[in-house]
Amino acid sequence: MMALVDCNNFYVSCERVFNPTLEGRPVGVLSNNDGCVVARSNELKALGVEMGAAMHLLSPQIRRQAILLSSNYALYGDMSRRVTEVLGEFSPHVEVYSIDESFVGFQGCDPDTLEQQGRALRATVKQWTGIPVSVGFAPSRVLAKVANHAAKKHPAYREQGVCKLMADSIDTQALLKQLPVMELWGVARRTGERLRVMGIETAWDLRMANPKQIRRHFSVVQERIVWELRGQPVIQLDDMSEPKQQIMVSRSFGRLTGNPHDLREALRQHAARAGEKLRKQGSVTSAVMVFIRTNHFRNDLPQYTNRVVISLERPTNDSREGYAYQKAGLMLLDLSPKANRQLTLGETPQTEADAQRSESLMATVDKLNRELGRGTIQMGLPRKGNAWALRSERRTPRYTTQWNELMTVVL
DNA sequence: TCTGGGGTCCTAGGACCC
DNA sequence: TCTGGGGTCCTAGGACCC
Repeated sequence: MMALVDCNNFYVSCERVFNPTLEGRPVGVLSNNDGCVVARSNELKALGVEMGAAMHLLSPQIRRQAILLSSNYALYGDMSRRVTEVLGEFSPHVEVYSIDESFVGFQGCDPDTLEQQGRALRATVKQWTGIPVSVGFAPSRVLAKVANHAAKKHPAYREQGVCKLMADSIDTQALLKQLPVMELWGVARRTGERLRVMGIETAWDLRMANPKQIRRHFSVVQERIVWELRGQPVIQLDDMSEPKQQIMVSRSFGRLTGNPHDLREALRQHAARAGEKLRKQGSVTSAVMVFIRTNHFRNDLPQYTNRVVISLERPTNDSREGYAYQKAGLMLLDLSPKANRQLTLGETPQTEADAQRSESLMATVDKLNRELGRGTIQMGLPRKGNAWALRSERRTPRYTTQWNELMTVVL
């Protein structure tokens, strides 16, 4: 058996830990540039605000009632780390799945004791971090997701915040029969629509479907969901300690811009951040993709989007004008471990001394930025009032990672 | 004025091989 | 009328996740 532990309304809960007056009120956390609502308190959900709702399309009434905060990723990342630490007290097997969810192994535990352990886990996380979580136990990941969902929403479980689903219990059957297939982990709109055409509407219908037939019509991914619904764990999670295969850094701009200086500055900033991520996982890259695009929501403006892949021997700069760009980013492709780095044919080998200097310079830059805050050392200084700087007008202090911001709260 | 960012896996189809 | 068969590798794009 395993548990899926999911933090309730995570970003909002983080904000509430440090500002308890937010309890019981409709609170939302916004995406970058204060663009969309990406986390909602139950009270905000009750007002009918959907996940991903565009901020500027919210009714004046909602905006008056709700407290909408810019996202504070330094805070959420740090709180996430603390929650994960507590989970480690309950099991040696913790797989971090996302910033607010982890699978926790309970292999070999007496199933009759699980609910009790779940309640203890919940209470401990709440006491040590202030974050409320829900716990779903099941023999497979897909069922654990269903159990977790029930622990949050279902009248029979939400009081406790814990739900256990055995593969063949009556409870499991009842729950799956109520659950629209599209609410399953791994089934979204496209697949859901095609399943409905085949007469498969609930999670129970999918569980009873013929796995081989599902594979023929869809893919091995969907087939695995059928086995998982039957309680057979067949989905493996990627080992989070494995290095990433691609690294992307991209941001929408604070305002639209066609100024080549803006584009260059933004890309330089993104490249620096991507390099940091790359070095952190000990990889090197041999190809960089750079992309820019206009705002596709603006039907009134000419649209343009393009990307160029640059092989690193011959880096080029490509800048165009005449469009109002909304977003730029870059992706490091074709990553490999630093240790295996191969010389390409015709490449002039770097001398040992040069390699050494470059290595220690980058290590120093990373260290300073890590310890003194991002942006302490930058490659080239951005101009004032640039169009690409993020808008973030309602961010709370970074309570757990910046002393100076904590002081402003105390005073 | 104004609509997020960062990933993964799988499949289909083309290029190429013998 | 009629143009092999079987394989690998790579890439683009779809679908999905939070």
